[in-house]
Amino acid sequence: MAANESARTRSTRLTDVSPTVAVIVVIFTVDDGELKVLLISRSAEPSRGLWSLPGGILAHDESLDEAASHKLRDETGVTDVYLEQLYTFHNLDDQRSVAVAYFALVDSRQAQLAHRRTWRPAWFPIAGLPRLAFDNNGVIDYALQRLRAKLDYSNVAYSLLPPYFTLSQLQRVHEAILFRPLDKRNFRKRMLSLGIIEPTGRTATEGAHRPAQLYAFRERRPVIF
Amino acid sequence: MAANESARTRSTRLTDVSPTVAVIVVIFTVDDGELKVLLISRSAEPSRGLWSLPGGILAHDESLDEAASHKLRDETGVTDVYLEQLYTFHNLDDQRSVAVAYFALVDSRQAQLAHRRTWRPAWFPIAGLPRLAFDNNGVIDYALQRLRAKLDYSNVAYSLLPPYFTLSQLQRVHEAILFRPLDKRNFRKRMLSLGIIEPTGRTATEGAHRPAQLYAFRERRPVIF
DNA sequence: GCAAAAGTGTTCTCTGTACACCCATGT
DNA sequence: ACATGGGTGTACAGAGAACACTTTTGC
Repeated sequence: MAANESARTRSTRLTDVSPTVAVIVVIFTVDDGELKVLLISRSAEPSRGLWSLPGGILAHDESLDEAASHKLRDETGVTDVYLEQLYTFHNLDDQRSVAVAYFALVDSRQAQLAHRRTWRPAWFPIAGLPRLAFDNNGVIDYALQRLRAKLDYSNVAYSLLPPYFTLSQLQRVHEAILFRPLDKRNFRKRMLSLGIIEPTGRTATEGAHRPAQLYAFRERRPVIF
Repeated sequence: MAANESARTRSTRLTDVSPTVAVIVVIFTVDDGELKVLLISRSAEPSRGLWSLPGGILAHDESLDEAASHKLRDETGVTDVYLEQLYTFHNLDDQRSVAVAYFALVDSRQAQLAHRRTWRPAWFPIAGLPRLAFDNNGVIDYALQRLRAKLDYSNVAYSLLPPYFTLSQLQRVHEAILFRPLDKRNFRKRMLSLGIIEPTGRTATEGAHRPAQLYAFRERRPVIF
């Protein structure tokens, strides 16, 4: 789409250097009943020392989706998770840059956070985030809003859970994302009537109480309903 | 967000020229009971002679929103209309480029299409578009999907109508966007119960039939409900 | 008086929500 | 036996969808 007709309208001088294109990723997980986001401590200026979302310059041999996917793998080791483009921001860092934001959902049990010499990435509970570099707090808010909307009419939660899970686990994931308790009976009724999960016949014993049925998502890829 | 931490992970050689950043705009209107989109005939390669969405390279002194807004004004003369970022595409033109797509809603009665030496932009009914340059057909489909979703839980239609309008006009706009007839009584009940429009007390006589009440949107800016 | 669009209510179905008790297990 | 989380049904309210006739005007 580059030169879509307007080279004429708006002369493109060579001195008009193209802005830098960066890709940043809001990586969510639900761990210990809490919604958390992955942050890294900035080792470079600007905003050295502050926490920020992981991201990087778009390399010349990768697409936007690939760049987001690579960044996600670099930080958490996971692939094949829910990853969706969120929004494209401008001048987040007061430089000449365009930042394409993505959001991803990972099962914290599967994630192996990168080791780094100075700092490693770390999970931060969404409630009570520190002040972040650039406008990253705004980006996270926006991602959360989108996640909550999707939760209601898609199966995105598959990406936050292991292949087999109990309905209580699924409910805790929803509650952590929505920041409010849900009614057990209504929740189960809804999930089952949507037809996105199915009982596996297996059960899991996990304490001094009745074992739970294990369920699985019918599709471990995005489905909208 | 440019250098968000990854300058280390992925070395940024100077030979890694940044991709071009373009902005393209899907401009919708409802005219003559039909949903239409604004297309221009490409005067430049690639795809010279094909119809495509209006767009252009991001200038160094404008933000993404500004670029979209400028492009919209250049083609239609209108400002202060509904304009929302849609999605950022990659390699739409098989060049090294990133295209940030927007969609806009304009009242065709207000739009003054640009005059150009070779071709002028023109409105095309959504149903039965020609094959467009790049993947522009896909971009328009995506924009339409988003527009339909918004129509149901926002007041975006304000941007497709004059300040005073009848409920029948509003209904025709909805029907043109949704491609299906709506029930008059249910439509009116819903619009009024949402509280986004209000009667003005004025009426409009428009033919050999009973005059219609004129309504106005309470807010002529985006409101979600 | 006739053609044309404006305007107006009721019924039914479905979905979301509120709400409380018994069950199976480990200790 | 008791503590713990697993599992289940019903009643009510609100929203969306179907559906037909009267009103006001210009000609």
